[in-house]
Amino acid sequence: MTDTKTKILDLAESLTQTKGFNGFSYIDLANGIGIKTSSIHYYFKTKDDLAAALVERIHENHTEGFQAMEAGHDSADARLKAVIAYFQNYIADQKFCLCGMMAAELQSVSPRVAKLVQAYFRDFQTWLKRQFEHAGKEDADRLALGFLSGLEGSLLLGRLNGDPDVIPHALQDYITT
Amino acid sequence: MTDTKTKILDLAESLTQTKGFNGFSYIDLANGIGIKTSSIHYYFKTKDDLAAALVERIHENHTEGFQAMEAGHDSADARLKAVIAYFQNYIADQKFCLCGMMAAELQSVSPRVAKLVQAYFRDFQTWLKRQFEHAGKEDADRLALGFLSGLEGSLLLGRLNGDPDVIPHALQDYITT
DNA sequence: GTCTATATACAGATAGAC
DNA sequence: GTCTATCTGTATATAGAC
Repeated sequence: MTDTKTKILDLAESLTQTKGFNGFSYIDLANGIGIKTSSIHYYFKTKDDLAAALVERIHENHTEGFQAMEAGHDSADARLKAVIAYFQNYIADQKFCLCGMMAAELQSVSPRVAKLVQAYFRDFQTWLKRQFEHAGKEDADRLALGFLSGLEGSLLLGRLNGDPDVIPHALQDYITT
Repeated sequence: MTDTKTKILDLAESLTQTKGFNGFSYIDLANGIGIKTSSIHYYFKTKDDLAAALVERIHENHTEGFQAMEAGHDSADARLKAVIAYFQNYIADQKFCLCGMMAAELQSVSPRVAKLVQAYFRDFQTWLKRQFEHAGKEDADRLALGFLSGLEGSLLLGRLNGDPDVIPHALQDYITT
């Protein structure tokens, strides 16, 4: 049994990833869950509060996920491939990256949310850098940026064309084949 | 003297690139130009018509721009650098790629507009492929995808952090330094 | 914690005068 | 081609009952 707050976050996350944060309303959330909009305001006073909660939650979830990937895979190569596989699932669900979406709609989110999005990508890039360092690469920082950029862009293009293989294809130079 | 239709498209393009296509309304356009919303409906009966016109116009403009780059630069390397310089200007204006934005908000645009966005990226990638072929690369198709993905992703991240140099940094492997 | 009811504002869109 | 006026629906948000 999932509590209401989690149901709201789950649906809001999905809608943000598919239609954008400005592409849905509290009515969509309420109807989708089977509650009233006023109940959503009980948990998230404003839509900006909801945006902040979404970014913070996925930041935490991915931080845990990255730790699990480090525990589950010995090589940096295997970890990067696990990251790719994870985002390939987004394409099956026709979703874009939550923070990528917020970054795209940047001028329509509050400065507070913009900072949270920056923090998400900063930590993501730092984790990637550590993997490239672990693999003995000299230019780990640049490789991390190249991988992250290529991941976001190929996720955007792969989803547009309904093809999950676009991601590993675009990132081929960063992994062993 | 710019005509009204062009003014509408210019402002709508700018707003789409900064706030997303769902991040502005006909009122924003009307107030920004100094006309009434009903005048906008005269040129674009529905907002979806406006979306389609925006994608078609930038597709045409970029097609011309790519032709001009081929005429103005002999080497593929110089042309790719010109593309990078062009999108670096977006970051100065705090803008994302128009079609990248529509691709992000994919599930909130009509199938018609989605097809136009696909066509834009198809032609962009084809042009890039031709440059890599011109440079004698064997895997031109994959390089084109990698470049395009890295461009979209680094534009997203560079704008988020207000740093235009993120683009050439992320795409370093595709150009001579 | 969830509801009803409501406030206020705005959305996209249209009819018809000028 | 641009306007006034208006329609209908929706947006975010709040007050207060249960």
